[in-house]
Amino acid sequence: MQERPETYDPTRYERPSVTVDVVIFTLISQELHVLLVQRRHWPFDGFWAIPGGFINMNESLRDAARRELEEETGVRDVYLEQLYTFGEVGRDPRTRVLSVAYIAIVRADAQKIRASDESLDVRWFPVRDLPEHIAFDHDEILAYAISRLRSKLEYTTLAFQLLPEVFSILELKHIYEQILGEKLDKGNFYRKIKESDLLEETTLTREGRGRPTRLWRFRPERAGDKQFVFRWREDRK
Amino acid sequence: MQERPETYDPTRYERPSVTVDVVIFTLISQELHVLLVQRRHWPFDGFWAIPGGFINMNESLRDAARRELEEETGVRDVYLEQLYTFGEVGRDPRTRVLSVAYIAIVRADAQKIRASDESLDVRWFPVRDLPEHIAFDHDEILAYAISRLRSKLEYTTLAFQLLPEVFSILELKHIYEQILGEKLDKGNFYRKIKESDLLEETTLTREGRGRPTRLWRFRPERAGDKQFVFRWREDRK
DNA sequence: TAAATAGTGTCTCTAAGACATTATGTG
DNA sequence: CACATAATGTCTTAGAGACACTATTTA
Repeated sequence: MQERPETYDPTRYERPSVTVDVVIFTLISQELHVLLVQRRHWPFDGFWAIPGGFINMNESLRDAARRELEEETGVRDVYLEQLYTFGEVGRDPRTRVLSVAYIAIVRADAQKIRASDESLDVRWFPVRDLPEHIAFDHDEILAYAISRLRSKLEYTTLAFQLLPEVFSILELKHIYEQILGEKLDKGNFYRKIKESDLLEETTLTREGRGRPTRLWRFRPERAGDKQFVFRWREDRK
Repeated sequence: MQERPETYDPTRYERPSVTVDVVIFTLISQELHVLLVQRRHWPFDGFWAIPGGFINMNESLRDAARRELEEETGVRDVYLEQLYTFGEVGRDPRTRVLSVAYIAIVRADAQKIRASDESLDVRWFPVRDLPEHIAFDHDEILAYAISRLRSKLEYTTLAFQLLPEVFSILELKHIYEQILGEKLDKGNFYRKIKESDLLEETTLTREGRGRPTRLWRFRPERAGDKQFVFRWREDRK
């Protein structure tokens, strides 16, 4: 690795530990949830924490996030996006630890979650009812992740990650409402989503109590480079 | 530091090195520039690079960014914002190095830049005419920083960082044009900025060849929590 | 036919963009 | 006065939001 060791001494600087932590969201019975693990060891044993762990030297940050998520919770094949790097000095009592935080979003029904032997339990928590005490500065990370998720929703196609292969337009609307935390107008939603040309109609329908619903498929390739797909901000202050 | 050393072994994991790198922007003769330093040592000796360096164990990331910027370039008292953390495995030939990148923005005339003994030179480069070969993956970091700066401009009051205490509305418009890389309509700009209520009129004027200009002062406290102050996107594709 | 849910139509109003016009200084 | 630059006014249009209406199923 070192081609000219005479000029560089890798031990000259003390190094911090680095973890990746993944805030993973899903929708369960129409409500936004995050996945937390209950720690088995010191520090913060017994506390709930964002899943994550130390990086290896031979993997990228994103790979590390993916690996830790799978190891600690069983969750796999997710969309991952870097959120922020937290590096205050006293945030971990063990030693100096930086945390590179990621956001992920999955369909809960497509995942089997399980605890690893590093943790006592793994559980989905509604974001409106998180545990009182959370390990490290993970409450701060969570708050930041939630606010980022909301704003991301407005100019990306993130919400589709939460939907199955085919879905109705009103289901999609429901997801927006849950994450944004506000009601949206049905007519305006239909208009916008149709204009966006992101959906492809299928021949399928689903029967319910009233008129059956047409089902649609998401066509990510049609999003192309056009940003700001959605901007549902009906008179928000 | 370790309260229960029996359960935690800090040497269990190998640790990466961590640097902070700061992409610092300014406007010089109406054009957007970034500050680069020319490296004195291996690796990439002689190449231009984003200023930065290894973090100390007892300082936060933001403090480290501030310190490195001052040490390497003499630039101080800047607005700093975290950009992204770069962590691909082979990005530094010495060893595994993560870079936590920051963006800063300053008025060039308020800064005295100077090289440290770690570097051969320090210089402002126009973003439209950067050096051909840049150290590490710093070209990627630069590209990302520029794109982030542009989008930030639309919903923050970042641009005011580049202005002196008092300034004219057309000067402000000019900054927007330079950073966004497009012409803006004068009338619409006046309308928007007046509506925003971010400026306070002074009694000052400045004489030029034509009608003298009124000068204004930025009132950051009026921005309050309202986001999306600007959205100058006159028919951009 | 009533209830339930899906889906469409349309009016209003704001704000963006284009562009014309007026204002106020200098030589 | 002509010229230069600053500042304001106004017309058009697209799109957001509100909300009323129609459609299609089951009980």
